[in-house]
Amino acid sequence: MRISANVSERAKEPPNIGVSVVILALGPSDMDAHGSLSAPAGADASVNDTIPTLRIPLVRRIRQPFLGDWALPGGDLQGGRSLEYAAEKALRSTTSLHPQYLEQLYTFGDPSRSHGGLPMVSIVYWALIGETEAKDFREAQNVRWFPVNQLPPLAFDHKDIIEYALTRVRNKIEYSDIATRLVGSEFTLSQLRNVYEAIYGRKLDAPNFRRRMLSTGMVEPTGEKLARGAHRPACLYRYVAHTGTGKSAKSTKPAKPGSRDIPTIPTQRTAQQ
Amino acid sequence: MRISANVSERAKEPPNIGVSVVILALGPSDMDAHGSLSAPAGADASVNDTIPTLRIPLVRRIRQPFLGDWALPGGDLQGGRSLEYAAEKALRSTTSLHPQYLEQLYTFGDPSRSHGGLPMVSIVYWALIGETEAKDFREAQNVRWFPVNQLPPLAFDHKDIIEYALTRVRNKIEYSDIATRLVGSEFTLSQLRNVYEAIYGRKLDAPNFRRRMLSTGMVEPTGEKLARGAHRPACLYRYVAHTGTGKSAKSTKPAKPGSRDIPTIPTQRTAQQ
DNA sequence: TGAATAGTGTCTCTTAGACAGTATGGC
DNA sequence: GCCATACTGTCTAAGAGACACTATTCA
Repeated sequence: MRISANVSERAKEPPNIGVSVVILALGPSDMDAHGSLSAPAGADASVNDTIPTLRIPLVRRIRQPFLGDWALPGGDLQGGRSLEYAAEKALRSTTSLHPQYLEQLYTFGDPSRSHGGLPMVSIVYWALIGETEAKDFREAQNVRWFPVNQLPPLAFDHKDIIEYALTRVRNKIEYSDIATRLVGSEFTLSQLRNVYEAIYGRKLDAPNFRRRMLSTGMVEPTGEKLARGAHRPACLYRYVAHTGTGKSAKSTKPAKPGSRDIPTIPTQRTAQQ
Repeated sequence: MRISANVSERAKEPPNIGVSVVILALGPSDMDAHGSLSAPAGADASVNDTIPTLRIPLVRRIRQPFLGDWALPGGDLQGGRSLEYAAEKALRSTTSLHPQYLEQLYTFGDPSRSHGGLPMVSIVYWALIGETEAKDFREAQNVRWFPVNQLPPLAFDHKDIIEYALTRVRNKIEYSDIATRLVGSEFTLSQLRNVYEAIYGRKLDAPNFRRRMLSTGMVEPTGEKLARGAHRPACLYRYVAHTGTGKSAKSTKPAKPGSRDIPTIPTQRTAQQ
């Protein structure tokens, strides 16, 4: 509980703390801007030359400042709870799906960013949600899913935040196994490539992609095949728990969602703690 | 101002916010663990096969928990002030030197980390201080400078935090120009290599280092030479403001210390801000 | 001349990417 | 047969690292 005598005194108090989430979900490319499928729901989603797109759920502001604009889902930080807990709670306000990955992005605390609202320090997380699970986006009154390349007017500095999150994901997919979180336990290399293409936003050369994936040793064939159309069926693969068997398996071991206070590269605090 | 009726109610309040700094300073390798020079102050610091070492100022805890252990410098976050301001203030509590670089590291907020103290969210920054300037470490009653490979017992999770900061620096030096902040405006490639060696903690191959630096186009000869001993003098170089002239100049443009709320890779909040 | 550092040349290995060509399924 | 996708082979260019060698200064 906080007591504010007047405006000038309020400025000296510590700011409030909020936690927000940039939720990145793999969605079929034929989904319209409101998150519903324009093609029949049962149709195979991976078609021809289309690239699956990344989608983000946003919440419409119902008060000033930025009334009517869209904002990242978020909430206050409760004492006695971890930051991840607050992030997952904010995530549940827009989707019932469990995140395949959750990582802290950055903490924003510049006084100028409140734009007339209460000063606020925002600890921002980003989350990944896989395509196979992303079928029941929760469309509520003031929640909508937008493709990352067709974002609406955004409140505060949230546009910058989203762009920063995309940069982080595109860098991180290079040296970590986050892509593995977005496919099922068994998958074809085309499916895996689609994940990369969605995150990069561009097509990749299939032969080179195959070679790169196999050379890491993080992936092994299951021996089974999957036929999905009028063409040669694809081999199925699964992920290998990287125990150092692979040739160049990197040592990055991202923390599981819900784990403690430990950053994903290697690790991290000060009354002064 | 915060009112705490009792312990069980206190747990539901939002935690306090602190800002801490991991200060990394380039120091001569012949400095003892207390920050004073064991060799004559005027002696040339770059000798033979020694590698300059990174040093960190720490503050001795004068209360429980972890009484007598060493901790990162830090302080509370004032409303109306930026996070960077708080970080620089904490930095000034241990050194009068200006940081050549300041960047947010991570925010730690797990309830378990308080170890009986008040719950605290710590926004941690890391700073770089160059060798030429690191001559007047401020040695106060409870402040000492330690080599990164000879750290004393540390309070809370500060050991993990420091290790994480070192990992970040070692990664970042690969694709950004932070090393340029630690040498003067004109420098020899040996001096620049010493910076890399201090951060990596190992020797580098001089010919290959030279080639790598020159191939980026971020460095150009001044035409002058610097003689410093019984051997061939070295050419002086300066940094080129990277305008895209260089061959493979990366697009990373780190924020200046004191700039706004913008992370160093590219960019980033929610009543929910 | 020798010690010490500055700087050049060259070789190998690895990786990413371009791209031609082959394999196998449904229609 | 045709098409579409899966998969293989091969070439090139760029980059990192090992390391032998030359250059230039002072003592």
